[in-house]
Amino acid sequence: MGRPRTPLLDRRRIGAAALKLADEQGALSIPALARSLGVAPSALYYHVTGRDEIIALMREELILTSDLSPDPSQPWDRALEDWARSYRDAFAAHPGAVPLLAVAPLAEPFMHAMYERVAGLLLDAGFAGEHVLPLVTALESFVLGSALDLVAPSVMLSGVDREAAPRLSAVLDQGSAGGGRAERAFELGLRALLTGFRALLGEPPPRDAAAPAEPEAAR
Amino acid sequence: MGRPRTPLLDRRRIGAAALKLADEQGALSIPALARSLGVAPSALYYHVTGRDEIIALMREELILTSDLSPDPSQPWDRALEDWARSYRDAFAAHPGAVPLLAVAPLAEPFMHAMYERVAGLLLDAGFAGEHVLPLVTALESFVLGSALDLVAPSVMLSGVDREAAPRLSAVLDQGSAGGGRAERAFELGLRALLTGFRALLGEPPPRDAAAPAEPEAAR
DNA sequence: CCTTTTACTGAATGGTTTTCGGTAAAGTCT
DNA sequence: AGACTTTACCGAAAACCATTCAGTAAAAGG
Repeated sequence: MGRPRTPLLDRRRIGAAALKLADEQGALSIPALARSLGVAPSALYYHVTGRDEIIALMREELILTSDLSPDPSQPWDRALEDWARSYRDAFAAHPGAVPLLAVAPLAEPFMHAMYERVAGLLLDAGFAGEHVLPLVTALESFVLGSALDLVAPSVMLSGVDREAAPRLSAVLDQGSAGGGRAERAFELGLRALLTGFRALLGEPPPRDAAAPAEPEAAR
Repeated sequence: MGRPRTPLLDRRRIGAAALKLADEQGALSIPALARSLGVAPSALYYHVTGRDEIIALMREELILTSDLSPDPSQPWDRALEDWARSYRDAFAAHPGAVPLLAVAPLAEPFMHAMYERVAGLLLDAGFAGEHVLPLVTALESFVLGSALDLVAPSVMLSGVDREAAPRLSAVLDQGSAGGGRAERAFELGLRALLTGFRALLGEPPPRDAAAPAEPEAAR
C-alpha cells in the first residue's frame, strides 16, 4: 500500500485503456476501466477530473494514433478526400467507442495543428476565406455522421413490408449485396461532397487534375 | 393507491415528456422523467422495457411531430434538399436531446413510409437502384452529423494561437460573424452534396429545373 | 535525515436503472 | 349484482455507477 515504486497511471495510458475498453465492451465504466489498469477506481481521479475528461482523452488517443493531417503534395481535392477517409477510418477502427466519442467535448489545443493545415490547403486552392470554415465543418459533420451510421444504421434493412413499401424493398434488394453498406454510402457521399466543393471553386470537375489550382480569392 | 381512475401514462405521453425533459435538462433520468409525469419510476416499466425504448420513443415523437416526407410536387433535387433541411430542423428544435437521439436504437416500422417515398422520388428521377440506398444513407449521415455539430462543435473557435495557426485564425475571423455558424456549414454542405448527386445522374447542375427528369437507369 | 510531494487505497455518499410483490380500481362474464 | 381477471400504478429493495475524501507509504528534494 501507499505510493507504488513506479507510477501505474498517466493520462496517456488512461486514454488508451479507455478506448480499448469501450471498443471491446461497447461501454465505459470507471470500475471496469480501473480494473483493466490494475488500480482502484479512485486512483483515476488523481489524473483526471472526471468521466468526461476520460472521454476527451479517448478522442485524443484516437487522433494521436491515426496521424491525421492532409497531404500537401496532393492536389487539394485529393488531399481533402484522403483526409476525410482516414478520419472516418480512425472512427471505424473503434466502433464500440463511436457513441462515446461522437458527443465528446474535445480537448482544445492539439487539434489546431491539423485544422491549420486544412485551412491552408483550402486557401491555397483558392477558396474564399468565409467558405473555408463551413466547408471543413460540413465535411467533418459528414465524417462523424457516417461513423455513427456504422454503429447504428439509420435505415432499417429488415422487416420492410414488401406490399406497403415496394420501391424501398427493391432498393434494399439491389443495395445490400456485400457487407460494405456503410462504406459504399460513405464513398458516394464523400465524392458527391467533393464534386460540390469543386463547383464552389468555379472549377469544372476535373477527374484527375495533377497540378494545384491558382489562388484567386484568398485575402 | 392501486389503479388510477384514468390512466396516467401511455407510450406517446412518455416519449413526449422524455423529449421535453431531455431538451430542457440536457439529460434523461428515469426518476426525473417519472417526476415530470407525476408517477413513480417503476410505473414506466409497465409501458416500456427500459431506458433504450424510451429513447426510441423520443425519436419517434420527434419524427411524428415534424411531418417528415419529401414533397413529390417538387423536382427531385429540390424535394430532397427540403427534406434534409426539415430533418435537420427537427433535430435542431431539440438540441438538448440530440446526444441521446444520435446514438439511439430506432423503432423499426414507422420510418418505412418515409423511406418508401424518398426511394420512389429517386428512382423516378432516374437514379440507378444500387445508388439509392447509399445516397439516402449519405444524406442522412450528413444530417445527423450536422445536428451533432450544433450541440458539440468539432472545430474549436476559441483559444487558437495566432502565431502557431495564422491561417486558421484568419479563417475564424472571417467566418464567425453571425451566430449561424452551424447553419452556414449545413447549408453549404447540403448544396454541395446535391450538386454531387446531380452530377451522378448525368445532369449538368440546373439551377432551377422545373420539370422532373426522365428515368434512365431504374430497375 | 527530515519534510514535502506524489500516487495510490478503501470506505462512504448519493445517484442511477431495473425488478418484484403488493394493491385497488376497471373491465368482463354470468 | 357479484365474482374473477386484468390493468395500471406504488414502494421497497438489489445491483450498479461516478465521485469524494481521509488515510498511507514510497519517492523526491533540500
